[in-house]
Amino acid sequence: MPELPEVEVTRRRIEPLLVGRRIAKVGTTKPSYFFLTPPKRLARELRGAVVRSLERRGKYLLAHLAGGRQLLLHLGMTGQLFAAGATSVRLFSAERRASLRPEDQPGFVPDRHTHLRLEFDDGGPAIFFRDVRKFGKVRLLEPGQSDPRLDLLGVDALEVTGAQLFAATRGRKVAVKSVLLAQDVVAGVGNIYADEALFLAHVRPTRSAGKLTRAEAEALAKALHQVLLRSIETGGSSISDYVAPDGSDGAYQDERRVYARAGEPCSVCGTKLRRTVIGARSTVFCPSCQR
DNA sequence: ACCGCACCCTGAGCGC
DNA sequence: TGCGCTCAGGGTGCGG
Repeated sequence: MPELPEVEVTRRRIEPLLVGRRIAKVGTTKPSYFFLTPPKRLARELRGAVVRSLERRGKYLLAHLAGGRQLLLHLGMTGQLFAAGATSVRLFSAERRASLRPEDQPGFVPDRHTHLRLEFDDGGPAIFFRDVRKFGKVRLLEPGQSDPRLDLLGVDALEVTGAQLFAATRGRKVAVKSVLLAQDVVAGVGNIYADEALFLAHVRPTRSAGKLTRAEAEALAKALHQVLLRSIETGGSSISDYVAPDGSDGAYQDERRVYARAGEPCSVCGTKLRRTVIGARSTVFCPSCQR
């Protein structure tokens, strides 16, 4: 589940592998929910394109192409963006993993989940976009064209202030966690980092957003920055599918305090962590530390 | 305006 | 070596 840190780590590591190279050939799978721009058109239009820079907005990646066009990417739930030569068992199905011997270090071979393959005229490593569940997205934007998904994004979670969180939550009855997940107030936070930040800020995820105090809003902004920056430092969280562009795992999952730890003792007070569901998302909190 | 929920998708894990 | 079921969840869209 790539969230801001995983997307940012991907951006930092794949940008140097992408910028300045001319796309010579594009491979795609067949039309699906994944392709906001139909795959045939995408392949045709990307041929000859050169990427100038790679930007992150919330959980979106935006590749700026020479000439002003932009390629919009979202990794969804299970998206993996990586370079040829990457090796990781996360790039294979369980079935394929089971047939591998421990000493095997198989290179990646595009499979039916590899929806985008970019080859370059320099003959160097290709770039792949693989996404098993197809919740990811790819769209080509013409010069000056905007996308409603980007236009609706709130303040980037690394920049958000307590004052902004406080103002945006006034009059809102929904659970504070729902506000964090919605992307229109704060962009980039998903299920893992919402739970982690709320834990650090001592705020119970179910709390009505409008009841946050100024101090709690400040604490929450600070906790978001702390959790997200630390995760970026450690390479993101590799819990199920996420791998960096070289195939390596992140390490933040080892520092998780609450996410997917229901039933375990709280790392601060020892109370058994409790699970609930908010907006159809599994949610874990410490009933003692978070009020 | 706001809120809750169904839906898009596939694979892992589990009970029988 | 099966089969059916549930769960996982980012983002969108719809009905109340």
